[in-house]
Amino acid sequence: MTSQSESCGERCHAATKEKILDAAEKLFAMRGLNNVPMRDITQEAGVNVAAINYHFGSKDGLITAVFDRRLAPLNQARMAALDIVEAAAGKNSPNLEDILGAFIRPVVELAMNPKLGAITFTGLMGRCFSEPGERLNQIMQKHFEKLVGRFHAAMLRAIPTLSREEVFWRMHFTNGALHNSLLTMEKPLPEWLSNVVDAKDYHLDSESQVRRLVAFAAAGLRAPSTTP
Amino acid sequence: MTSQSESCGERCHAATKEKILDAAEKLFAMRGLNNVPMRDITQEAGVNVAAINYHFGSKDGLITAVFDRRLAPLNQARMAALDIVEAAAGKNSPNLEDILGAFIRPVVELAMNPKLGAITFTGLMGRCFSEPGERLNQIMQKHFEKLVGRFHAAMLRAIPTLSREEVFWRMHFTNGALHNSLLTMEKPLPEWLSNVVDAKDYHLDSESQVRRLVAFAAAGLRAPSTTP
DNA sequence: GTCTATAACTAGATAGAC
DNA sequence: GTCTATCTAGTTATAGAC
Repeated sequence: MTSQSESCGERCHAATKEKILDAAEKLFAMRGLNNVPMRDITQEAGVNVAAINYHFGSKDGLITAVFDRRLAPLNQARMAALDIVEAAAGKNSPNLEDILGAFIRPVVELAMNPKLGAITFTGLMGRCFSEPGERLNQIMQKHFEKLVGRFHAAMLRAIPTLSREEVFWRMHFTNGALHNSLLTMEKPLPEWLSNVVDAKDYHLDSESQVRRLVAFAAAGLRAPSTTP
Repeated sequence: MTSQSESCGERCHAATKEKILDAAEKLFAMRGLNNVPMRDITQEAGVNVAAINYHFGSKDGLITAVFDRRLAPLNQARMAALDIVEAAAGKNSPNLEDILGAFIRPVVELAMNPKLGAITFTGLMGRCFSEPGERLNQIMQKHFEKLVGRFHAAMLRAIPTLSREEVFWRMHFTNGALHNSLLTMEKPLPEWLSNVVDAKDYHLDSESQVRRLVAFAAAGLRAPSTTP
């Protein structure tokens, strides 16, 4: 089985970049960004060490590319989903649950979609908010500034009794709940949790997870104001 | 100003261990566990490189010691707080808010207490749930197994309409909200959030933060069941 | 575009004087 | 207990043949 005999005639070399991105995403998600030598990535991808520097300039360039590849379409999908629920609501504010669904569902579905080669995007996404460093800060700014602005405005309108900062903090809590889930849902049940939850309840299908998260966050967001 | 002239007569050397722990905690919290060379720690502590291996055996030993120093008293305080609210409730279940307060307040107060030299424990605590690796897994098991069991049981009793796994997931969401807050509250407001929240609202006193978190989590936990 | 070989550097750990 | 000097291994990045 030759490797370039599938569908591309002469130059199938673009596949190298994708193979590197896939391998890097998987390893970054499992082990964090700083515990993955480039050699492990190229070995996993079946390409040469020098290929990373050739295609991405540096390990930093690769990291940026890995996040960009997922975050750009993901956040477009979230904003498109918000467009839809806002259009459906006409002049009124959409339901809080619908807004939260637009925020949460695309992430969970992407994270759990093995077709995309992104089973492990769960860990990557969670890592985005937990690993330090200026590098990720810039990536976050590029991808999240507009998104956060739009969803903050939508939620503020949906719960007009809350102040701007209260909506901000509750969005922040929601995001923490979401990404803490992502970080752990790909891993096996830790043994020290086995007294509290069954293994069968630890890994859910994506729609159940979305339902749980939306119900929790909606109730939390609707809680009475604590700054009267 | 000689360094051993404060209160100890002849052998003041125990201070070295503490200085290393303080420096390591600070740097680990700021930059994560894997981005901190031992040389940076010893420089920050004003001691020699070899001191870490002498006192802790290895960098791994130091990491374990750093977490143990905070997690042991912290989780004892949380369980003691739970003891108190359970005793006050007598035969009845305590309020959900009181249970959540016992879970959340000791963390936030420790994280924000500069007296302990632990301003940066915020980041350390959040990192505990986000950095991968078997090392932290063992630390977590040691410190969290009993705690999670007790609080899970208390919450299950406080909201008897929910199933065990539903309580587990909502505890998980609550923990995500808590630790995502810890991870960010020590940092300056990222510029890409400045359109959404004022700097003055981004850093709260600990009691305001506890109040916000408890209100959010209590409402989320009380949401109607999603698995009927 | 891909590879081998290696440069240039940094990491954690240790030996042995003091 | 503390220090200097050093060892060994592992890292990113690059030079240059193919």
